[in-house]
Amino acid sequence: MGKNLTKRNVDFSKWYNELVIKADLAEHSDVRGSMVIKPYGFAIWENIKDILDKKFKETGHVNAYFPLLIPKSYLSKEADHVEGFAKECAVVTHYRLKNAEDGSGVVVDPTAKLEEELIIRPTSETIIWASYRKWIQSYRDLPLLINQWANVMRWEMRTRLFIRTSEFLWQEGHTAHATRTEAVAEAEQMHDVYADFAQNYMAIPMIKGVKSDSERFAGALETYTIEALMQDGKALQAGTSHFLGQNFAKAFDVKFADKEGKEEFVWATSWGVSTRLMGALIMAHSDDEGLVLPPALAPFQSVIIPLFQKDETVNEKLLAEAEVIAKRLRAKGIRVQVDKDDQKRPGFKFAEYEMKGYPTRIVVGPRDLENGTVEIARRDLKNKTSVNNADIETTIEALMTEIQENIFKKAVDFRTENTTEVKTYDEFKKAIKNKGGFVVANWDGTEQTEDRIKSDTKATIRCIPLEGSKADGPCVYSGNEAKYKVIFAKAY
RNA sequence: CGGGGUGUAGCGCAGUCCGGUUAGCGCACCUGGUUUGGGACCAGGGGGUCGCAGGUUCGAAUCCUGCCUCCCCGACCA
Repeated sequence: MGKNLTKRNVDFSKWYNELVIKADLAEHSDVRGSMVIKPYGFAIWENIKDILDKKFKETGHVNAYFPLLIPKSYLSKEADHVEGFAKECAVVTHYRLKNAEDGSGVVVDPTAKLEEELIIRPTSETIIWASYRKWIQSYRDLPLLINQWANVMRWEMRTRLFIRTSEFLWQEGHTAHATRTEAVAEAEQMHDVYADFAQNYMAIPMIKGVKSDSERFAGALETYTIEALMQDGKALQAGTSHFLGQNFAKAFDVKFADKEGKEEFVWATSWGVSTRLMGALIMAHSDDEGLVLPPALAPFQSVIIPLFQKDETVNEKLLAEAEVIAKRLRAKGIRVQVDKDDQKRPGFKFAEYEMKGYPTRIVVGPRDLENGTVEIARRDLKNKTSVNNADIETTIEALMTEIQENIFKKAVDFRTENTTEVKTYDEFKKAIKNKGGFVVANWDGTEQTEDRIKSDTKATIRCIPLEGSKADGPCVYSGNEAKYKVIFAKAY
C-alpha cells in the first residue's frame, strides 16, 4: 500500500491503474489480460450483483446456468453474430495433456484432438437458443425470462483492469416472447432497470439512448444503451439491452404455436452488465486520495477506529466503546467494520481507508471517551466533525443519504460542464480535441458520416438519446438534412 | 498487429554498459521493546533456480544467440 498515487490530471490512465491496485480491488494474473478480483473488489461486485439480481427477480426473471463451452458450429448459425465475435474467441482444441518426453513439463497430447472444436463463450446467445428450441413449443411457454450470472471470454487486443479484460464476469438476460411489442417492451424495461441502478446505487448519471447501426450489437435490431461520462472526458458504455427481433429464433429454428395454432418464430431480447461497471464506478467518482464509493455499494459504509494508547485499560475501554457503536449502527442496517489493529498508527489507517473509499470514518480516542463524543469524517468532502455519542446513528444515517446524493450531484455537474452542443464541424473538432466530454450535434443518419468523423476525430456516436431534442439544423459534418441530434464522444 | 518498457526475495527497485569474494537496498514479514488524535522508531532475524534454453569463459545476474512473459501507449473492440 503505497502513498503516492499519481494525480488524475498528470496521467489519468496511470492513476486508474494504480488506484485499482492500491485500493486492493484487483491485480493482474500471469495470463495476459486477465485479472484476479481481490476480496475488497469482489465485495463491491457482490453488492452490485445482489441488488441487480433482486431487481431482475422483481421483474419476473429467473436464474439458470448454461455451459461455458459452445460447439463451434453454433456460433456460425447467426451471420452477424459470428461476424461480431469470431475475431476474439478462445478455442478449445484438445482435452488431454501428457508428460513431455524431455521431462520439461506437460505438453498437449496430439492424439486427444477434439472432433469439433469448442468455443469458450464470448456471450451465450447461441447455446441458450439451442436450449430454447427444445423448451418452447406453445405460446403458453412464453414469455421465457431467464438470466444467468457467468464468466465470458473475449480475446481482446488490448485490455484494461475491469474496463476490458479477456475474461470478465457479467449477467446476461435472454428472453423469448410471443410478440414484437412484448419483446421491445422487455428490452426497454431492462434498459430502465440498468439506468435506475446506475443512478440510484452507483450514483452515476446515464444518458439513455439507442445505438447507431454501426455500433449495434452483433445480431440485434435495436441496442439500448446507458452511457456514462468519466472524469477524463471519455464515455463509457455501462450496460446494453438488445431487441433481437426474430434473428436468433430463425437461426436456431425456435417456433411456437400461437392461439390459432399457427407456427411463429419467437421474438427475443438479451441484456447485460459486467464487471466493467466497477471501472465506471472507479473512474466516475474517485479522486487523488483514492477510491470514492457511494454508500449504497461500499462493502463497508463506515469504519470505527479506536485510537489505542500505551495504557491497556484505556485500550480496553476504547475497543469496548467501538464495539458498542458498531452494534448500534448495525442495528440500523449500516455496514460497519471495527479496526482492531494495534500496530498501525492512526495516520496510516486514515490514509488507507481513504484509499479504499470508505464513505465515513468514526474515530474514538481517549478524549472522546471523556467528552462523550466521536469524530466522524466523510470521504467525499474530506472533512471531520465531532459528534455527540448519542447522535451517532442519526448522523451516520443522514450521511449515507447525503454522500450518496452529493457524489451523484458532483457527477451530474461534471457531465453538464463537459457536455457541449455544437453546430459547425469546426466547433465539433475543437470540442472533442480541447475539452472532450459529450458533444451534442446533428447527424444525417448515415454510416458514412459516422465513419468519417471517427477517423477524423476518434469520436463515435455514443447514442441517439431517447429523451434528446429533435434535429434542429443541418448535419454537423455533411451539411445535409439531419435525422437525429446525437451524442458524440471518445469512448473506452 | 505496430511502438515502448519489463523480468533479480511477497511487493517496489538497484546492480548488467566495463564478468570476479557470501547478489544488495526500501517496504512488507518474524522476535523483543518503545509508541499510537494524519502514513512511528530502535535492535535483532528469516527469505533468492537473478524469465527460459543454449553458448563464450578458469569464472556469467552481467557478454553472445535464440525463445518466452507480462505491462504501458496506439490500432482494434457490443
